[in-house]
Amino acid sequence: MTVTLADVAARARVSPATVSRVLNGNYPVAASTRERVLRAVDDLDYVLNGPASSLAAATSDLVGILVNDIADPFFGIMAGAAQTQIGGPGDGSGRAGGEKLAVICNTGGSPERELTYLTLLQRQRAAAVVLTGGAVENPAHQAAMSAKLAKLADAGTRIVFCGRPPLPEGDALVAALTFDNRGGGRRLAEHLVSLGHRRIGYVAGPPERTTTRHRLEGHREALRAAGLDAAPAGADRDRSSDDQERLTVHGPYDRRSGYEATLELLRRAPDVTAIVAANDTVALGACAAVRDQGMRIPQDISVAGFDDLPFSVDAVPALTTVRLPLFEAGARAGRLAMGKENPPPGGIATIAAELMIRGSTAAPRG
Amino acid sequence: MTVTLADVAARARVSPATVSRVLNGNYPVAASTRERVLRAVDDLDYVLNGPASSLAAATSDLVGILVNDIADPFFGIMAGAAQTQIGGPGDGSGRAGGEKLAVICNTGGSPERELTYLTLLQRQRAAAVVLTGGAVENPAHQAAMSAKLAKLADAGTRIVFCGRPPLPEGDALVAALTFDNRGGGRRLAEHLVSLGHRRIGYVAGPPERTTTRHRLEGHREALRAAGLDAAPAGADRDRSSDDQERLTVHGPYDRRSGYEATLELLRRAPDVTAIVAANDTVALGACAAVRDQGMRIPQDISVAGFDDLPFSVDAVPALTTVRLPLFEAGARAGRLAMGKENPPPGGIATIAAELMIRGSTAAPRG
DNA sequence: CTGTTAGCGCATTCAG
DNA sequence: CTGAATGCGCTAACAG
Repeated sequence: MTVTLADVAARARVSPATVSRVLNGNYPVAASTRERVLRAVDDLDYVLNGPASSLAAATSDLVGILVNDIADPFFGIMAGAAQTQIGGPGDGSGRAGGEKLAVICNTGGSPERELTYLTLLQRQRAAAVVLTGGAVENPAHQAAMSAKLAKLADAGTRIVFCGRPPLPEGDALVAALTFDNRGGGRRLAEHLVSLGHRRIGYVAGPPERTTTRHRLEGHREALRAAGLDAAPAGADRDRSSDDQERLTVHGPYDRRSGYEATLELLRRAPDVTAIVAANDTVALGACAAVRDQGMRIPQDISVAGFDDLPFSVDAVPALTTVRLPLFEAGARAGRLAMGKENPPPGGIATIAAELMIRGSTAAPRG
Repeated sequence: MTVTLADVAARARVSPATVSRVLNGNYPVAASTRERVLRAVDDLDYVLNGPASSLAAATSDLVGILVNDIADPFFGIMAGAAQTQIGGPGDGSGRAGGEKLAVICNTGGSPERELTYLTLLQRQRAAAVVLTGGAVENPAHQAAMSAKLAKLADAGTRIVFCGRPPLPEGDALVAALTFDNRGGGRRLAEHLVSLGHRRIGYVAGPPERTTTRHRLEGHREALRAAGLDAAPAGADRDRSSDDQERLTVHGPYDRRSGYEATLELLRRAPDVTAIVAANDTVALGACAAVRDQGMRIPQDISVAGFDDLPFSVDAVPALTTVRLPLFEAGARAGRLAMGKENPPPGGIATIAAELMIRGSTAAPRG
């Protein structure tokens, strides 16, 4: 029923080994034989048996790209970019030559599913794995991840991080591209401070994510530098950080959370003049909440996001945010995974985050 | 170096066959032996060799989900939803039991890459393939797709369409879930007509896509029903359809295209009072162009989209659009691919599209 | 440059 | 319920 390499060999009047050689192309074969073999392949409509091939070669052409939430363009853009570098251009025949199969795996942000996917990819003897986006900072999970990644690396799988800080004991990986979330958060806060804002609300992401923590740390760093973490005169240091806590609400990275967290924030601290959101999607929800409370952006309250997703420039007013070069980073991660590009010195590269000042932020009233 | 089934068998003091049986769980094994085997698996940190397993069983646990553009939430939402039904919940240990590996493949809308991915999945002896979104209506490509899908189906791969019309000769597939794009387009146009619009511009998607065609057909159907395809008095029928052509600009499904096509439309027909976009992303670009021309939405010109992506409700004014239940459709496609749900009668189900009237459309001026 | 020879690790007969 | 034997389809040494 199903045609095998041996069938092709028979028809081309060569040995199976020769067919294998022309198919894999990494071995000298006479042009005329190659020609004959390829014709036989086409005649018979032969398709390589991947599992058999992987078994014999002890490696597969699968490359996994793990994302936290594929419905979020933040991940979609990075993953799509990575695939462009991995999938190969195709030869237009749909015949599929030495292409890798770049596949996206959606963990939904769940640590268990992240590990499960890694195990599944390990099973398949994946050629490489790209992990994108923030990591969960749970010690047990981090340990499990380190162990799993070490095992993958042992088995020859290339590991690349994209938009994720390297693990503490993570020397198994080829390279880590990390975004300067802290610096971006800092510059965004500095921008608001320089406009004259003194009470700034922060709608943060889930507490255990590195992305959340780094952005928030940058934010607070800037406030501290501006002397804004000081509580009202006479209060002690604890009060001061309590105050910052009161100005921060955590939630998932989605629009709805941005909406609800903003309402909560406005209830807790009606005197805030600006709201910084964990990312652009959350910022959109924040904008909606602000408007539903009858306030105008930016006249009554400024709002800012993070990431600079494509829709952010089209918000009204256009969203002030921090641009992350998601496509470029994803593409680079893809190239690193393929070994097409040399890892950065030390294996770690920090990718700059650029402040984009637009209409949604302005000086506070009065 | 790498631990195999035989190693586990040795440690558990059973035969390899028995280990295989407990791992696959589809065969009676004594509880005590099972216990022993599982412990050995954990002790040795054994991970099944996927290729070997697939080779022997002649089927793999790979499920492919093809999308046109993963950076677009339209696809991200469907693909993510499908994965939730396929990936299995995981057992929390990251050990990975009988889970399928649901993977997303990004074709970038290219017919060649679509075929290449199918070939790659065919190589892997994928258990199922889900094809999402509009298809390219090129006869050669359609024929190639039919042939390829037939071969996949022959090899036991389940084929499911999601948001894509069945192929002409496509009886290889398990099921097709198709969106009522035509009906949605019709109702949207009817809505505008009922508001009093007579000159409606249309920013369409790429010409060869089924989605583009169906939405546009619905749109024109409604106009025709309202007698609006008639050219100005005295003109003949040809002039009439020429006029509709003049009110239509094609382009890719992205924001930038929406922006540029709208400028072009406004140049061609400055008297349009409403613009319908191929989808919400395009609509966002259209809105930006309209504003940059100094016009207000909806006072000076109405704008509408399609899909009702999450950000659409947050546009200002909120976008009138047609809602497609992307998550539900994706999830259902996932279940069909897994054989967890029975196919609809005839294998084809049409999914309703709901008109969402919001602030971006209103009666024309005067 | 090409053919021959062995497995790769597992699922599945078939016996017991 | 369990073990022994066979082969899935291909690649990778080795020889020529």
